Amino acid sequence: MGNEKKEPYEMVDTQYYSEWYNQVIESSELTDKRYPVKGMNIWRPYGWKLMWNIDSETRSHMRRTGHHEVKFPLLIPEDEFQKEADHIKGFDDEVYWVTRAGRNELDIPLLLRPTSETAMYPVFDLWVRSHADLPLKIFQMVDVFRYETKQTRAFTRMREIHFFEAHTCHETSEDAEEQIREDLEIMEDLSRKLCLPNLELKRTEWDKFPGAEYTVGVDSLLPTGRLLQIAGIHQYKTNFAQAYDIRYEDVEGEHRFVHQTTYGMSARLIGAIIGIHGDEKGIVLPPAVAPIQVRIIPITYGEKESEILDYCDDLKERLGSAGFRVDIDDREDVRPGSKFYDSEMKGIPIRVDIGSQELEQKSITLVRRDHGDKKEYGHQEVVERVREECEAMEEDMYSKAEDFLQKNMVDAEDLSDIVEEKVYRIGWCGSRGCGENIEESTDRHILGTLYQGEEYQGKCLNCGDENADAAYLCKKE
RNA sequence: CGGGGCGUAGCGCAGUUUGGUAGCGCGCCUGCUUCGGGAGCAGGAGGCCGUGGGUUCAAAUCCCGCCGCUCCGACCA
Repeated sequence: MGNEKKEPYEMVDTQYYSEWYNQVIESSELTDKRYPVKGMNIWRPYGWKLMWNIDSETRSHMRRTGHHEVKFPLLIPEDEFQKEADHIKGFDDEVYWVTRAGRNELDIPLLLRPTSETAMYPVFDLWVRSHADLPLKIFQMVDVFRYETKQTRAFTRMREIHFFEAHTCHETSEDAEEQIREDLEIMEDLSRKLCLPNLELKRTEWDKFPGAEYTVGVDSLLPTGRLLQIAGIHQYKTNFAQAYDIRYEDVEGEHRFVHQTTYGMSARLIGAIIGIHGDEKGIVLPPAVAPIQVRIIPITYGEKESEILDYCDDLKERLGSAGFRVDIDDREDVRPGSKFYDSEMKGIPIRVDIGSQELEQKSITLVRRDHGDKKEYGHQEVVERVREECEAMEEDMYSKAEDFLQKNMVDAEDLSDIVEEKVYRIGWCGSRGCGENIEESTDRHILGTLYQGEEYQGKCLNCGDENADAAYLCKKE
C-alpha cells in the first residue's frame, strides 16, 4: 500500500483500488488466495467467522419470516438442468461438468450447481400437492460454481461462490409479489447492519435472471464509482413451474401452476463492506457482524503487569457476559504500537487500551476504528459505552456511505455529459433498442429503474421520447 | 475469450540481459534489554528458483507446453 494516505472514497483510480483491495483482504487474514485453482480461495478463520456472522443475520430473518433451511445435493443431472430454456441459455457456458467416475464415463453427465433451481424444482413437484402446502418457503446456504470471468476477484468474482438462496412457491402472482416485498424488507435491515446503502433496481429485460419474469438487483456503490450487485430478487411467475410441472390443487379442485420467487446473496457482501468502508489502515467491519467487536490491548510494563492483565480480564469478562465478542491481545514481545496497527488492519470496531494510567484512574480508553477518536470513560461504564459506540458506529458508517452514494448520483440530460465514474440518472423510454444504444455509446450498463418507482420529467437520451422513465446508468464492478 | 506484466524462503524483492557457489529486507526461532502508535542487539532456522518437457558438460537464467497470480478489454447475475 505504500505510504500514500488515501481515504477509501478517494480511491477512484481503479488500479490503485485493486492493489489496495488485494493487499488488504490478505493482510487482514480474511482469505488466502494461494490455493492453486483459479477463482477458488481459502476462507481463513477470521474471514469465515465474518461470513458466518453475516449468514447468521440472514438466518434469523429467514426464521422470522417462516423460511425453512434445507440443503440440496451439489450435483444436478443434465436432463433436469435442461428443462427451462432461458435458464440453460443463461448458464450453459459456465457450468462445471462431472462426466467421469473412476474409470467409467457416466451415463448421464452431472453438473455442479451454478444455482439450485434445477436441483430443487423437480422435487418441488413432489412436495407441492395442494394449496395447503403453500406457501413453500425454503432457503439454503451452499457453494455454487460458475465458470465465468477470467478476471476473478476475492469475494466478488469467484468461480466457487458462497451463496444464499431462498426459494418460494405461492398460489398467486400477488402472493409472490408480497414475498418480494418481504425480501426487500429483509434486505433493508441487512443493509443497515452491514452498513451497505444501496439501490433497488428493476433490471432491464436483457439483464434479468435467466428464466425470470423480472429481476430486482440490489446494488451498492464502490469507491471506484462502479456498482456492485450484492443481492438479487427474482419473480419467476410460472416460468419454472411450467417447465418442472409444479402444480397445486386449489380449493375448487383445479390444478394450477405455482408462482415462484428467489432471493439470492453471496460473499459479495463482504467485498462490498471491504471496498466501501476500508481505508489506508485496513478494513473496517460493521459492529453487528465483526468476528471480534472489542479488542482489549494491555499496555504493560514492570511490576504492574499482572495487575493490568487482571484489570483487562475483568473488562473482558463483563463485556463477554453482556454478549459482546471480545478478546485481549496479550501477546508478549509485541509492542502496543504493533497491536494497534493489527487491530486496525482487521477492522475491529472498538479498541480498549489499558495501561498504568487507566489502572490508576479506574478508567478505560476507548478507540473507534472508523474515525479513530479516543475517549476516556470510567471502567464501570464499559458495557454501556461499548454498546453506545457500536450503535453510533453502525449509524455513522451507514450514513457516510449513504452520503457518498447520494453525492455520486447525478442527472444526465445528454450522452455527452456522461464521462465520470458515477451513477447517472437518465431518461429512458424503456425500449431495448434505445437502451442498448445508450449502453454502447456510454460504455456503461443500464442497471434498471427504481423498484419503488419515482417521478421523473425528462426525455429518452436516445430517441427523445417525452414520457421517459428514470433509469440508472453506471459501470458494473 | 483477446492482449500486457509476473511466478526465486511465510511476505516483498534482487539475481535472468551475457548459463557456472541462491542472495537481501521483513517476518519466524533463541537469548537479553525494551514496551502509551509497527523496538534494539547478538545468534539461528528456513529454497524441487510454479510445473512438465527440451537445448547444454552445466539451466533460476535459453526454448516450448501447462498451471497460477495480476492489470486492461470482452463476457457475466
